[in-house]
Amino acid sequence: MLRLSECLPRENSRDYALRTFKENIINMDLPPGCIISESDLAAQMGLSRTPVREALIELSKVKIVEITPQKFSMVARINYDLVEESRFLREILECSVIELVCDMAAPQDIEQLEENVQLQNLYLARNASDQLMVMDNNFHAKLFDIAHKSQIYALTQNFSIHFDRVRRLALESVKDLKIVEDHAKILEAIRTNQPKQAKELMQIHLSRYKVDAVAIRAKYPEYF
Amino acid sequence: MLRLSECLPRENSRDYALRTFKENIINMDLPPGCIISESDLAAQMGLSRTPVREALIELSKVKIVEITPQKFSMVARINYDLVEESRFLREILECSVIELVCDMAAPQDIEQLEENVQLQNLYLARNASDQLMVMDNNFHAKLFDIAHKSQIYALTQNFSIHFDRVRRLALESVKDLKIVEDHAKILEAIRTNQPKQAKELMQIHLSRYKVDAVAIRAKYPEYF
DNA sequence: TGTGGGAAACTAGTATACCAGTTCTTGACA
DNA sequence: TGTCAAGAACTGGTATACTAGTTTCCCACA
Repeated sequence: MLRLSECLPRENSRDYALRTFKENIINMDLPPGCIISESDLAAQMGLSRTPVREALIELSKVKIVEITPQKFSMVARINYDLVEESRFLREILECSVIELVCDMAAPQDIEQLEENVQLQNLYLARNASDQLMVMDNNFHAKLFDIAHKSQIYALTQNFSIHFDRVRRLALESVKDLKIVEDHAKILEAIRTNQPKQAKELMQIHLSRYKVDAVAIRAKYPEYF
Repeated sequence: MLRLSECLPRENSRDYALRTFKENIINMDLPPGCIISESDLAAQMGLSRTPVREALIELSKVKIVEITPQKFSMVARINYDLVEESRFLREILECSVIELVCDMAAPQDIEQLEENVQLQNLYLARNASDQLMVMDNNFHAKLFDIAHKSQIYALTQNFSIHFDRVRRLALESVKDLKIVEDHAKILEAIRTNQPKQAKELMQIHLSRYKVDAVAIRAKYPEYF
């Protein structure tokens, strides 16, 4: 059963469906291997098949949804090759982008990043993990933005679901404290214009999310 | 007016439409700034709006097509920021992948690459530029394949249209001879397992496609 | 009881109808 | 002649209808 949220203002049905499916796939309400049908999802969301179908097609392009014509559609099982591709893509992109950022960041960009990190500290103190995660994503999106690579960031968002949902299953959750510290250090490297340092810090930062594939597979064999 | 080809066997209408639009956009039959309408394109292709619409949505995700609801849709004008993002993405991906390839290539992979390069030499001798281009794309796709990064390759294909169509406008055409030589050298670096060398060669190879933005803009101002 | 066939109930793909918003034209009126 | 309003003709977004292919199940028949 789908976990629904409200359709946002100025959000069309297709984007609403897409957002809903992504959320439900990452939080495992639509678990790996789950059989889905356009008409069933449409009914659950109170939409017609058209926007639902368009959303599923988009997810099938990154192999998060597998559509077998005239037979069935399925939320893709976890495929470690794709998880690794997803992780690889993020690593090389973020590490390239952070170097650019050191050269390209304007004072007001740095201000915005500072604001972001301060909010992260606030949410960390409040134990507001969800809000912290939003600011985390925000931080990385802002880096792509500064480097004028927003479209590349957008391009990778669906594909990253492969990695995101595995991270969510990880038994050892990454400590929020470490994440925020990382961001602060990265920001400091940007401020002092040390691209090599920033890149190294980013690599360390991203490696924190490494997951124990064997353990996850042992615990959730039906997801593979 | 659309330049049409046949619908391939086992290709559905949506993929047929998508392939057709991509071809027509790259070869400028659908030039930058061209106003398009779902129903018009559907009529030209002998399809209904549905598969045409699904294809246009996919192209709009990478900003090759701009859809303004209730108003009009347009083939995006050339945007150098996006061209640069497209070039940047290709460069960092190819350069990362080629390093992996040096470690991961199996003997039969190298055989296939050799076969490919031999065919390239054949088509070069025959002045068969179209076929050469196919083998060129094939060569790079194979590299991603060897590195187990096929999905990343697929992910970037639509986005690369930004770069591809500008390359097609470039006044100085890249010499086929150089391209084939580059491929041969890269293959040699792979065979002898020299990742650094391979990466450098790849960078040189990709830099050949650099385009003179100012000259193109001067010649085709209506495309910007 | 076991087997084969056919209808029914599903699937996704495609076509069409309808809706809502925008633009442009046209014609009546000042 | 200029202006403005009504409506026609478009746009893309959504809903629905229909098509073709697959699976399931059940019943007739051996």
